[in-house]
Amino acid sequence: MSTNLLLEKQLCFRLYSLNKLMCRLYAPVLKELALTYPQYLAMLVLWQNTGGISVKGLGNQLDLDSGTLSPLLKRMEAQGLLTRVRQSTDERIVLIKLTKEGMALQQSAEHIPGKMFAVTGLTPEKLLSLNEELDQLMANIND
Amino acid sequence: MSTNLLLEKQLCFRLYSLNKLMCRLYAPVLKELALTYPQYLAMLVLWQNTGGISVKGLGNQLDLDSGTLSPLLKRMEAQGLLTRVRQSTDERIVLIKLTKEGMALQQSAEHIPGKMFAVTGLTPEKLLSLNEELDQLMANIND
DNA sequence: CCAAATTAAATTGCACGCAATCAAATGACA
DNA sequence: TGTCATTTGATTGCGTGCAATTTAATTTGG
Repeated sequence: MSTNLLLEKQLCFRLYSLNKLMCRLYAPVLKELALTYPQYLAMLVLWQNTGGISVKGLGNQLDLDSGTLSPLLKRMEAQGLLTRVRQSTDERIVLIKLTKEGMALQQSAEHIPGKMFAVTGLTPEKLLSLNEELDQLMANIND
Repeated sequence: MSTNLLLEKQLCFRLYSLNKLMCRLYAPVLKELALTYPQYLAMLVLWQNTGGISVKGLGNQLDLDSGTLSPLLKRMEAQGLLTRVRQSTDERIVLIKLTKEGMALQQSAEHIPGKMFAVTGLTPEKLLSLNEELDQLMANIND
């Protein structure tokens, strides 16, 4: 009789469900930008790295490896959002750089954070404290 | 200059990262049971429904549709964990029922929640309050 | 009673995640 | 300098998620 093996008690299931819920919440908004959810997260990093960033560097920030990023970036390159160029100083490294179109897309995304925040029904303070709690949890696990 | 389009500010990215972190945390433990993470979640539901449950019912609890569940359940059936039988009273419904082996696996899973809780580094009270906050967030969004 | 709407599963197609492996380039060091 | 280890990215294979479509069974409304 294990009262601990109940779905409703699992923190992991809440994170699993909430993540999916977020994806579905973002999907229609991101569709207007022709972006998927992981592609949007990648764009957030790229908009902050106008000088370009390596696949490795991008993976470090997103916590993704090349097995995920290589095909994802190839699709985004095909859409004209970015370029992938081998560095001459170190041929192992592929530098990811946004195109004009990729840069321009940032303006179309400006409204997204505010819109999504509204849907959460949280106060700014509650959002901050929840973010901190989740950061703390992540830090605990990563020890 | 949009200070809101920063990866570090996004609640959605924390949920995305934490969910992946959880999956990777469970993976080695679940490997001993030859289960994937979603399969484990399905087993949690099935262990609580010894009389069987429809694909639809399972999907309601896990928030998954038949597009995901049909192949997942087929793989679990192939592993001998469960059976899939059409109901005679309503031929549209497929009843999922654990086999003896599927039921027996629960004993091998008993230790998992405790082990995972330890890794979170949370107090029991903190876990409860975090669960409640996440439930509240989910409820807010689903209005 | 019968046609139309609804419901339950399955199937198809596509995009992740990630483990495992591979190839190429660079770095370290005897 | 030459060999070995490390680093970077790509590729392969498999298991999800999910939208869209299909099929079969049941329910509903006239």
